[in-house]
Amino acid sequence: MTKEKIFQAALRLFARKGFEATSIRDIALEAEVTSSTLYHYMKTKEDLLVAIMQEGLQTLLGNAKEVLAELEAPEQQLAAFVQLHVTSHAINKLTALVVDTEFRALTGNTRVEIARLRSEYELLWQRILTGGLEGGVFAIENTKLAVLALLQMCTGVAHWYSPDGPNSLEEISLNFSDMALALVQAKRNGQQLTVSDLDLPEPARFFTKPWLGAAAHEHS
Amino acid sequence: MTKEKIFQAALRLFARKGFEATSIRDIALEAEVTSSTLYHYMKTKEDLLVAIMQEGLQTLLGNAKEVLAELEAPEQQLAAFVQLHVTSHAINKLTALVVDTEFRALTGNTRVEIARLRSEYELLWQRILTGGLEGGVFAIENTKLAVLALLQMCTGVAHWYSPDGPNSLEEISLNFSDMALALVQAKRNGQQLTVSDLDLPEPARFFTKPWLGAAAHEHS
DNA sequence: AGTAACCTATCGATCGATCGATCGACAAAA
DNA sequence: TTTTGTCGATCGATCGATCGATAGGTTACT
Repeated sequence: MTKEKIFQAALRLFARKGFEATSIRDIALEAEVTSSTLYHYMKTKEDLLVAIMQEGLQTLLGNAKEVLAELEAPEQQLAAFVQLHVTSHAINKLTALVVDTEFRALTGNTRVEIARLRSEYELLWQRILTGGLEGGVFAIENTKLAVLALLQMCTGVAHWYSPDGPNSLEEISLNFSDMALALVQAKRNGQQLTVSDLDLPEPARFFTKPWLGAAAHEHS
Repeated sequence: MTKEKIFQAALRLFARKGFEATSIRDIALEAEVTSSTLYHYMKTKEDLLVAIMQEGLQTLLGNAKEVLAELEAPEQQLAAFVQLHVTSHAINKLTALVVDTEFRALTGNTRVEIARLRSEYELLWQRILTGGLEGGVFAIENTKLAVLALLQMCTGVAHWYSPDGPNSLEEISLNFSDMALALVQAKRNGQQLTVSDLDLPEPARFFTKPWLGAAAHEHS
């Protein structure tokens, strides 16, 4: 479908060059239509950006809520959240980059709405850390700062991940889970927990829904 | 001086709206000159960006090397690096944001050169982690991934720090050092190390040189 | 000292190119 | 016959950059 093709083209270009540096004609060329045709499927260029960001954030948020519904222990929730976040940001690298980089290009209501989605997601992490802290499983001085640190470190994966890199996505995902558990000093019986102690369900269980239906095509 | 005014104006606008979204006339207006006058002090708009990024990265790199020259223990080096990075990115928030966000706007040789500076800095972190791993002080599975995680989490400070926020910069800086030490599981005698165990010199000792000479004026 | 030659900083006017967006035309599909 | 999709032509606005002009300061020569 043409509409899908346009969104894919926009996604690729926004991720590579940025929203402002991408012209309508760039997108049209990449999607193999004329710039007039674009306007049959959208109202403004910003609409494309909004659609990409909304889809990405809403899917991530939905998947995150599923994780919380399935797992109860804070250390399990944290490890699963890290795996979900890291894997999502690697598989949907382009969308993740756009979500992460182009917020400032938004204006008006959509800007507020996207910000709300973002902070809703952040709040879920906050709750996990608070839960682990109250349960005596985690040891952190400041949950807000810890959330910011964890989110930032996991989001960063989208900036350097490559399927051709030295580490497989599974390795990266597990490794990041371990680092997160170490960062919050997750302990049981005084022993530092690692992800292998937690017998989590298969990670694939969590993020069946790819962002924008674009997962497979988001190479570079 | 007019030249300084122009660079400050460009810095503010690049950080707020991004390089591509900032026009020559925007900069001229902010600097209170005409757009013609800009070209008496620079060759192209990209030159402004390059100057900002070079200054920022080179200062950070220089300060980092001073830290390494003063401290020997990997756990001290790591804590000091975190403090330097976090504090630099908070104080020079605008420059840090530009460095962090606008790399893709660079073209040609400068792109390569900035990438070299960046990876040189990254290598210093890599060495610290390797040193701590060989000395048995740190326990991490993959130093490359740990470097990426640490750098990303510390760089993120520039995105949310505000001098009016709930936490002072010193609190943030110390807290992040503790989180970093926890992430790499820095231990002495089987006991998890915190920054207060390390009797580091005053943090101010490290980063006397502000980026772009702009520290005090970079409030939003 | 006087003045001619040069340099520095700034400006208004303007260049061609490109920007996001709109229009009416036209063909295929429903 | 209406709807859907696509196009070429084109809109006014803005883009980064250049031009020659001008005013004020500095240097060099007489």
